[in-house]
Amino acid sequence: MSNDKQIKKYSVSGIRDFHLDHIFDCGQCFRWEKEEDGSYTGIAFGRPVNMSFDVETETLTIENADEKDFDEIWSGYLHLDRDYARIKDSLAESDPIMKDAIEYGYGIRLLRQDLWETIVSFIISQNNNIPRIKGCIEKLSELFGEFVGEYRGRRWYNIPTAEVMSKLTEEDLAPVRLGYRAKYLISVAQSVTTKGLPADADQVLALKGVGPKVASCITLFSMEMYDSFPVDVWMARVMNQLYGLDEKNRPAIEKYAREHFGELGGFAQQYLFYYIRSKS
DNA sequence: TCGCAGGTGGTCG
DNA sequence: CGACCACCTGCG
Repeated sequence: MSNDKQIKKYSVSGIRDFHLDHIFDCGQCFRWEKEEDGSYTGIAFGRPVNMSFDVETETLTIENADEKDFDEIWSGYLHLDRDYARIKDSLAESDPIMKDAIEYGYGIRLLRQDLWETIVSFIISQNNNIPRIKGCIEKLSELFGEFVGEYRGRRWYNIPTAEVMSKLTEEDLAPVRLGYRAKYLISVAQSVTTKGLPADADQVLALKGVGPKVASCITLFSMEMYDSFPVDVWMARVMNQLYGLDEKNRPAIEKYAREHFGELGGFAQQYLFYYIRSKS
């Protein structure tokens, strides 16, 4: 006797320019974990799922999702409606460095993530390391987020809403171990509750605890501003090593990105980031 | 022990 | 303005 309910799944074939490792390990998201079989389990938009990809048949299978979920959530989340072959051709043309980076992370997709979740995640990410960022996000969700169900033997929670977080105190958040970022989150939650979510880049940058780097991540990962080019320590390093730019001069790096990558800057950033992170 | 990790805000000069 | 520098926390 098994009490397992039949878990739904949905598959789509013919997906090119796609690789789960590239997507989930290029620094854009924090709620996905790799399984021993190479698949990834995680949550987005309140849905915990498992994604696997068969390279031979170019088939993506999403467990715990049906066709409706795929059309309404996952296709957009995985940016499957965008032609990445064209993006890559355009970036690689006349840039041999970018050509190498793209060959390395050929399956990257810029996830279209939830705006509030992205704001929270990247405020937590500042001056922090990835394991701890992930831990903070999970703890925050467990303690204050909505329970959305059990899946694969785990209880899953959403990131708490702005309304819930706006009423928390730093003391409430102490168990999450956010450090000095806790007061930023409370401030931002209060701002969002009273004034609504930011609608443009300037409003994002005006949030407490959001500087140029975090703002660029937010506009790139959740506001579809694909010319955003977040410059963190890794990007500064790679732009120095590969393009000979001054590592200390962030504005010069941003200027170079605008001039050379233009409206595709965000994609370029992801290819370069994955390239340098994987090689170091 | 102490520097560091996918930065930012505050304070000087 | 541009250049520091403190800052929560946990790990090596």
